[in-house]
Amino acid sequence: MTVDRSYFAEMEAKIPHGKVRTRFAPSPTGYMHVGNLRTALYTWLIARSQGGTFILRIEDTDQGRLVDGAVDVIYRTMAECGLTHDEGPDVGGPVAPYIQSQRRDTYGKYAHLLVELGHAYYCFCEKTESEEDSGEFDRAADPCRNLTAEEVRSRLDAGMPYVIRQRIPEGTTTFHDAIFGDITVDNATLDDQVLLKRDGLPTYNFANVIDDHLMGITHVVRGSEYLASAPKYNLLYEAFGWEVPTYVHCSPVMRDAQNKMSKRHGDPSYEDLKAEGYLTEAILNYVALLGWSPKGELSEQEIFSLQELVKAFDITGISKSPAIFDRAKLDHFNAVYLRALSPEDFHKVALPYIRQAVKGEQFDTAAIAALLQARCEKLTDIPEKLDFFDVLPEYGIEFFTNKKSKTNPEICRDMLRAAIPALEKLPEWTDEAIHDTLIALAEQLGVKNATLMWPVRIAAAGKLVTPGGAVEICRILGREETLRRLAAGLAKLEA
RNA sequence: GGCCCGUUGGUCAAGUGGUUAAGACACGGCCCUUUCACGGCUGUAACAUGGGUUCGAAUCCCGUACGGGUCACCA
Repeated sequence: MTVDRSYFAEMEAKIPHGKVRTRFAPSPTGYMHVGNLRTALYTWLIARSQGGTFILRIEDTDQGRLVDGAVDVIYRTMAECGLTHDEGPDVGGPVAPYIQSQRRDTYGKYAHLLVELGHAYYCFCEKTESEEDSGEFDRAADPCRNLTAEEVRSRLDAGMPYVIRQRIPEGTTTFHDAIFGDITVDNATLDDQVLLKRDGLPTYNFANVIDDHLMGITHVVRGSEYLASAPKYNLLYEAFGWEVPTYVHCSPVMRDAQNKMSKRHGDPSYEDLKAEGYLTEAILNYVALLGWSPKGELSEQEIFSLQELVKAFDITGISKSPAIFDRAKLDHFNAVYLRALSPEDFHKVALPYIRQAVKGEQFDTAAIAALLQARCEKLTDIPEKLDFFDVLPEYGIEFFTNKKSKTNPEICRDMLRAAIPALEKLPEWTDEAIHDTLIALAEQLGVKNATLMWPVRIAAAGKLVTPGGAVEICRILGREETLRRLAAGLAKLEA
């Protein structure tokens, strides 16, 4: 079982040194969790902010969980978010392959090397079914831990199936995390974890250590659920005589105080948020601030482009405690990004949503978009706001009563009687013309603007709340349709 | 249960021994106004808890409570 040492020398020779190298290593599940997206962002940011290299690695060792097209979802999401990678399955790189299922033999070789080095051992025990649930790992209980070389050889020769376990030494282990600081644990609390499974495939933990080392990863960014296994990682690096990377353990993104965000609970993934009308930039910006905050004079800034994040990002700004995902705040970020769009760009992203409600070709969608831009937080808010364009909704006469505008049905009747002929006479149907005419009419009638505008808007839209005022609504509706609706409103009031 | 980690307003958070304890979201009020928004102003609201250390603790130490993570031949 001795492995030719030149293999390892070759592998070592390929490892790039001298620059920051980080990796995002998702398993292809078919969608991007918000927590994963944040991990990817932070990982990317660490590399980019230090002029380093960002690598994409696919962890597909769990064959049972493979999902068709799942890897494409990862590529697409990363590209959409602007989280470009320098090395990966699709672009190659100096330490290829970047897909774990294509690196199988490597793990086996390193596992056997570790046995030779005395830091791992063959274990021929049956699969442990129900573990004894109490306390510390009883190393003495494993009869294979201290087998003699001859005993091992004879069992191997007999073709007995085996796993390779890490041999945890006595003492304590201290590791450093960039966020949590130094953490020391008693090795007695660490188990002789399996490195190479009976089927010859590596366990997740082992594959990670091997890949991260062989790919020259300098910063290992991952969820804090891996904090507990970090000491075993350290022991592994030390056993091989490798430099330990900087660990960056990030606390989870929560759905509430006690539960992590999860697909199972129906929490949205990145794709779901997109479908709900959120902009990629807004999602990224919000997620960046969920668990990280800028230092110094930037500490009050909240709106960051990806490029600004690259400049501002600093590992020490990552917080230790979990953060609850707050939809209301995401909505706010999205609204800010929506408003920051140029009118043309907003029209473009809003159009599909406008068209969900407004089928009429005669309506000016750019004008509608202009009204909407300051009035929606999510694109999906749009259709509901426009449901009165194609057909006038049914509405009751009580809509004509409004205290602040000083209106009631009788006043509104008088207002419409005056407004209709004035609008009929208009030489051109523009915002300015409609506005000036109505304002002048209000003055002439001796009423406040609102008193005249209220019934016009209600009759034109049939809704209490509309995107835009009477002038804009009428203008977009067109003269003919506006007059038809005002007449209908007047008829209601005269009945 | 053992071990590890965490705890500043409802939420995200600044803060690293001396501050009137920032800011943002949400919420309330006011202004603007042609409804609703936008924008502007403003208000309510926090250092989990008990002991230390110190002239002085949100900041340092210990305990307690609560929450999370982890204890697989899953990742």
